[in-house]
Amino acid sequence: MRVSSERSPDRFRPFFGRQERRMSIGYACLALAVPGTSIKKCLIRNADGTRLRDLISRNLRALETMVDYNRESGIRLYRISSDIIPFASSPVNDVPWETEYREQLRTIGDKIRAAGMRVSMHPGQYTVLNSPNPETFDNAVRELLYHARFLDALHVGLTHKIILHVGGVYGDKKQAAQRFAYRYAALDERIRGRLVIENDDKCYHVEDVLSLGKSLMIPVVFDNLHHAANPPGVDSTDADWVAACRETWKAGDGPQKIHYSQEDPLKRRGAHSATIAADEFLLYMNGLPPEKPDIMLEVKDKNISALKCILCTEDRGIGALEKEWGCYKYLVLEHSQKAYQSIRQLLKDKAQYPALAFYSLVEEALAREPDVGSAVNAANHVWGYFKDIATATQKERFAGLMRDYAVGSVSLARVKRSLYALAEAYPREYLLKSYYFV
DNA sequence: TGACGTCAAGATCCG
DNA sequence: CGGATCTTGACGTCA
Repeated sequence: MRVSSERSPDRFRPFFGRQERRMSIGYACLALAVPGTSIKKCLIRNADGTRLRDLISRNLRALETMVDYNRESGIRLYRISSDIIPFASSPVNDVPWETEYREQLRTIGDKIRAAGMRVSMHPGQYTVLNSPNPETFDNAVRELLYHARFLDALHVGLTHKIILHVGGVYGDKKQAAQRFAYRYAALDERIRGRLVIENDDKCYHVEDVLSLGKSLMIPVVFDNLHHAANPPGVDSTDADWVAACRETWKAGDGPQKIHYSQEDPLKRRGAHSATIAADEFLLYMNGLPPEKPDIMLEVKDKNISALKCILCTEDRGIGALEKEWGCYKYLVLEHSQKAYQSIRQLLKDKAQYPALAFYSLVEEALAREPDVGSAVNAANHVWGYFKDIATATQKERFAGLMRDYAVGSVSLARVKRSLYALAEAYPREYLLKSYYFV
């Protein structure tokens, strides 16, 4: 099979069929351009039983919708948001959610297992197990227990992990690491069965984490961007560190996992990029040992990049690319009419699977600022869905918005919000799923 | 004391 | 009044 023409060097070539195992690529917490998947929360002062129950049932429905979407899209790795049960580890939440939502949790877990999906959870940077502050430590334990209870309530096995950073240094890294060690040893078995540790960008580099992982038998997640920001003194390649981390994953832990992200060139050092650049991703992947780990992407465009990376490493046929094109087309049109035409040409040959070429064209188009002409053209294409069914008021309103946009008195975002509202009012599934509105 | 990171909730402004 | 835009929250560490 061919991915792209001769202009694609070997090192960018995907590795279809070269793996012993089908690796999984996934995204964290929220699915973009998937209606009904937003996770809601509230301020702690408003968190009474009624409000919390409302949020929990909403959020579980959203989670189920995301799991459905993942299954339909063939995304087999997914991180569940810690906000799914708001204030779960705080005394303000006394809702017995495990029993009240037992059936729903069970159903979601069944779907996850049936789809062969692997889920994880990742308490934030404020869950600090090795803190010298007893209250912080206590909070961390309750937070970890909540995560373990949630995954237990889904009835998913111990390959579905909880990812944690080691914590703070407090002026003495050795002592702080020891405190992590004995506190880990005392944790509830429900937590220890799932806990894995990750290198961070400030305190504990991959060598520190590996040393803890080895002595405590905790699997280690390698994060490439944290590693770039906080490398150990030892000079070694990412591939070697990934291989070293792999040794910490025992049979019952499931396949090794890593976190992968790219730096946003326009932002502060260490900031996650808007999207994953496909060629750079393939270059990185091809540098890793042949047996690939599961890869959790940390990137702004979430599921969109996950699908991109999956389709660039797994031949799912031209139909999968055509489906993606359906989501991208108006967004591409907005940025570049030339790229729009090129991609249409590219996808005409149904015998090919030009995944990398497709995404390269998309990335190239999206990297350029849309000019007013292209943006107007794209908006009019979308308006085409409504121009015959809209009311007189809606027609007037849209025409007015377009006039105002053309003279610069209204933002493009405003125009798009208005079009999205129409897609909701006259339900147009196809448009509601479009990346045009992301 | 504020930066760090994250994103929606909540608050306020505007026409 | 509704929509747009600005600010806060919730967490802990460290400079």
